[in-house]
Amino acid sequence: MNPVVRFAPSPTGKLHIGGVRTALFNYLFAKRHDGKFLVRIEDTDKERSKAEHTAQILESLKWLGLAYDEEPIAQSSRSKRYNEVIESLLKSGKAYRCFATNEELRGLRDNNKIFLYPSIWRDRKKEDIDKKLKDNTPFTIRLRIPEEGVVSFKDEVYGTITTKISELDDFIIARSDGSPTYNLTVVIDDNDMNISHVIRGEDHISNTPKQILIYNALGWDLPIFGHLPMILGSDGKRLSKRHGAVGTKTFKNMGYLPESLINYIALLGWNPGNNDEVFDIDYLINNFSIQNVNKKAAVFDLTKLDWVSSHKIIAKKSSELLELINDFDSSWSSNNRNNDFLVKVIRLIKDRLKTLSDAKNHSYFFKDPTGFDENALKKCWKEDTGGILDQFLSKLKKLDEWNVKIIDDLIRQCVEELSIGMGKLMQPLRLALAGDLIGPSMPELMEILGKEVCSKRLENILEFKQS
RNA sequence: GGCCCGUUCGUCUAGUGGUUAGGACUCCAGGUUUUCAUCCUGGCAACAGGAGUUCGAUUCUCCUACGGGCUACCA
Repeated sequence: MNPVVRFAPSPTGKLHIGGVRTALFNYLFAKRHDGKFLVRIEDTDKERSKAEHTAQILESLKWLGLAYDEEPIAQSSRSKRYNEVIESLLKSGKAYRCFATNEELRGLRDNNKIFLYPSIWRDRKKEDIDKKLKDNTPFTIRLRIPEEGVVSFKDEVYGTITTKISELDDFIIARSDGSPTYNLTVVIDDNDMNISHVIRGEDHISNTPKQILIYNALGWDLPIFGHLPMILGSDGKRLSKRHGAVGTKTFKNMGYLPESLINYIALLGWNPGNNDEVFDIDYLINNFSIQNVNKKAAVFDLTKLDWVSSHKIIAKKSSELLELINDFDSSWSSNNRNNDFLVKVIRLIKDRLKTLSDAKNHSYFFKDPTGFDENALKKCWKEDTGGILDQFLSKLKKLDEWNVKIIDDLIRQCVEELSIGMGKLMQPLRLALAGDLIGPSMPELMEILGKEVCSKRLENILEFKQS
């Protein structure tokens, strides 16, 4: 049977890295086994759930390329079904009404160190219950769990996990306003959506026994469970706003490609069983195995993301990369729209980019340098530099052909004639043309800039040094 | 307080009852380059601690420590 899995975020915030990983692994599992990948919006917390977050989450999934196979389902649309189930549980005696107040229970916890619900209303006389009902006393509904025994399940990642029922209590499945709680809705929806494999964060391991008890009370078949280890911030704490980049959108805005993020996140808690580290989504689909997921929480490391990112960028065709960069930041080229020119530029700067946003650091292709850094000048501008550049400039002006070879020859010829080292010419030349001492190959840069621009910029720096 | 889960270089990880404990990122050194980046070569760097089982434990068991999770009328 083909598996059905789901990603079930609660729309109480942006899609964060942990969510991306859960979504990704569900997606990969589904694709690997020709199954279905579904999305369910868990918006039963009316206060904290926001439509804008739902929109944002779906948009992020789209950006990442994690396409779901059916329209997402929102839990807010399923109250009727939840009520039915609650009713039936009540009728069969698998659940019961509890009239204990919040304060009462909190008192028990704080004062008497009673952490499990002491079954106050579990076996009350009918008269007591009827009286409360008649008085319209608010009540919650609790699951009547077995008296003893254990709940045990085989987790695809963590192995067999066994919990004594004595560690559990008759937990609440419906609040006093009648709304169902998380553990109930998850079970109902996973059942109704025919979810075969529940793959979710490790923070749900402790919920699983409770959910199994609900499955049992309802007489439903259990899905297979697989829990994924957490992703932590660099301080080893759970990922949060404090760590800066948590929302998927932030990574997009920083200029990371979706495939970079996917590639990097796949490596967190999983590996293909060989030394491959840079791969695409198809490779992931073909090699993914939930058995290869490890149990240890992983720390999110931006440095390695950068490394993956630069690999992905270098692997792109220049024309394709140009489109991506234009989409990312149309102003990077100072509104230069000459496509042939821009592709050449990209080719030169490609392996210097960690992210799409780095492209804007190469504005010298489009604008004359606006100033010269003190330190850079001090470093490369010597007594004789003005003269050298002057000579170079006049030779350059006499050229009637303009290409890498010619320019390269000119440079070589010039240093030879003057009996100087390459750097004596190259460094100030670079400073004049690019405003910096680092950058792409000089002849290639010059070819792209063109003879006029190069002459002008050389004149500029000579003038600047004169004044 | 209770219960559950985890612990291999700084980080991501591989691995085995006997290995020089492997790879990747970062960092450092060297090479290539006019420079930077890329690329190549080399280097630094780890089995949380203690008992037990064993001829032998990083590997198996237990304990401790540390980290995380759950213990909500959050999800």
